[in-house]
Amino acid sequence: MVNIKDVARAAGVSVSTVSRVINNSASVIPEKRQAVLAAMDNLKYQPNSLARALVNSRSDCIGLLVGEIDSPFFGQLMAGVHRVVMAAGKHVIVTAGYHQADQERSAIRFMQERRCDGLVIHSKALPDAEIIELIERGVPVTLVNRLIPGHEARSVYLDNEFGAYLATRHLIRNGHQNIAYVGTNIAIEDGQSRVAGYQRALSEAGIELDERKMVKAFPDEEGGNYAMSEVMARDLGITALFAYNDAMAAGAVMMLQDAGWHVPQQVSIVGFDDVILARIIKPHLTTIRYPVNEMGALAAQLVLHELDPRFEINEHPLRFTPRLIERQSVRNITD
Amino acid sequence: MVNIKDVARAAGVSVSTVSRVINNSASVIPEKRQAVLAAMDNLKYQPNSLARALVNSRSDCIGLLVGEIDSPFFGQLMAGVHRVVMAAGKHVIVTAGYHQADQERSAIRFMQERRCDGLVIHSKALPDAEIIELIERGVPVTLVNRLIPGHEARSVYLDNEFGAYLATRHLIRNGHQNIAYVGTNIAIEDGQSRVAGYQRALSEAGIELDERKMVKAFPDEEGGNYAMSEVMARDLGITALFAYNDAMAAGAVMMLQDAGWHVPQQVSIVGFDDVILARIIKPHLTTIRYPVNEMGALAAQLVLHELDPRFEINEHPLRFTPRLIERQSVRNITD
DNA sequence: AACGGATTTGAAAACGTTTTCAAGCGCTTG
DNA sequence: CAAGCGCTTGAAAACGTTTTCAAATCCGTT
Repeated sequence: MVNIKDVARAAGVSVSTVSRVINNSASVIPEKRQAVLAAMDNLKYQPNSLARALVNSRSDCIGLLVGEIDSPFFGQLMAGVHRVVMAAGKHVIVTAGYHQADQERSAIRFMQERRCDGLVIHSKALPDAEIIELIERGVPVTLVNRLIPGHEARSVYLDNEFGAYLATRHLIRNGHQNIAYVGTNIAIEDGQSRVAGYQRALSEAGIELDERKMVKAFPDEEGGNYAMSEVMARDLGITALFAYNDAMAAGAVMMLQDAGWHVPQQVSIVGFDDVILARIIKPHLTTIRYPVNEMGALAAQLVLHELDPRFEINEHPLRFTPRLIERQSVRNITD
Repeated sequence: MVNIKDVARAAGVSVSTVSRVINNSASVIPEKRQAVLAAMDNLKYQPNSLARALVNSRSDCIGLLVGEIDSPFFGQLMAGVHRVVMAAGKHVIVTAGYHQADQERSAIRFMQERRCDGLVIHSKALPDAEIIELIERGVPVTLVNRLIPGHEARSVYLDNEFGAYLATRHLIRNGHQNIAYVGTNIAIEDGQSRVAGYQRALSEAGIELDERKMVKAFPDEEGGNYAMSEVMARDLGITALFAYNDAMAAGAVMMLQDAGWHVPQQVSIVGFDDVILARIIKPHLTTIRYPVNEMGALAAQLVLHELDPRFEINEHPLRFTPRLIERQSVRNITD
């Protein structure tokens, strides 16, 4: 590939001069500037950003770790981060951890070896200790959706407990007493928080908990389908369901409809996340809005700001509050 | 950050020796090797891959350009590429062009400046000439879903015309004569090919074309919704619809249902792509399967193979043939 | 005409690696 | 015991940039 020396030679100047016109870091007389510009154009010169990063010790890249690269949820997260990082004139390098500690670890290592200037991390599998070590090593990092004791200022997260509480309370207010929960079988804190919110709403309404009404499965459509069939097979007379996420809710809806049940006439359902799916499935899902795109954007702003305080941060609390989105999947049974 | 010199000093050896144990490129006596390993561990040394790439002139990165970073379609493409590149021990750098020439151009420039070893490109906005220039400059590149005259061996693509033909023929075989088409308003060849397939099936059946039955809009749910309402407003008595993609089909279904029509009892619909949505919407969409994950994987294999012939390529033609997936959105009206 | 300051320039060092080259060492072999 | 070989090692060059530093040039003043 053509390099800065080739350009210098072609333009009849020194490499320093070429560098100066590229970065316009110092004045160069118009005549030579033109010559350099022309040479760059002719030779189709493309600066080697690796070499540049090496000497500047700044790569202008932000690393992003997500769960999967193909999922509507992480799609939104990536889009949010991407948007603000690009606007700052920097670039994003995306990696995926697939919810496994070793893959998350190697993704983080990759981003560090690649000398990303900062990191936005969505990790559920890595132990706190490893993340703390990263922070203490001085790496500018923001966590999405994970609170690390002592490093709260680095976390952008959703109040999952409250979201689950909202969802369950909504069902209760619509007259439901017999409410199942289909949850994730991945051991992550969201899962626990959502169970907690579900239970708090029930307790508050004086409804006793019943372990048999809680089933866990992999958090996708298939898991929702399976978990729902499991719940229905137990024949507990449930009239409503709160699902860990929209995908599971969709699976549950499909299972019920295929078995001849009517949603929401016979079973009401509330999901979580408000991904595109919730607006497409019939009935449209009542769900909890998870503003993950905005959260990604804020996380990116935090990292950029740490890198250079001139990058501004939106005025917003680090803890996002979920909202209930009412659509068609809940019926008021007191009518 | 700690560098190779720090490690060398700590281990009491030269940098060359450290480099040798890192890459085990030459034998080092066990005693020193241990010392080096220990030093790397203590200091938490992370090799600077920028420096490494600079001297090796090989970054072990494959650049990927997609349309959007958050869409089920490109999600699958990314996943396919990611899978094979990771398996080859290399990494993917994802960029998005958002269907605009300038953004695609700057994404490609970014990947080149970052010295990606090879590129997988899904570009619709860039003119042929620019892509040809890239190829002729010797950049190992594979195109997804785009055929460039003279460089057919670099393209992994779907036979769009045939897919549209299949979809339309399926409707015709189910007794439909009055078939609308809602297409994309983005000027890309898929759009044209799918129109062509639609028209070929109609001609073959002796059905005359009617421009009024073809409406274009942005290729998402909203566009589908709008285009469908446009078609229905024209009151042409259509009994079936072929949509450019599943998202538009879903929008059309929603519009129809909201207006009190029944799908497929009154209007049959065929989509394109077979994204997750098609299995979720009610009725489940009859659609054309677009094996984009596999296509991404093959494209990645092609690039890797060009880089190093030891990476093998799956036995598969570069042209993928779409398949009809029958679900619930088409009714046979001859019954 | 000489001086001084500002502007423009190029040489060279630095960034953190890998790799080439030659040298040092300990053996074996004749 | 000298020669030669193989193994292990470190010094130094190279990769393509940016930046520091000092030199050169130019202009306006006195």
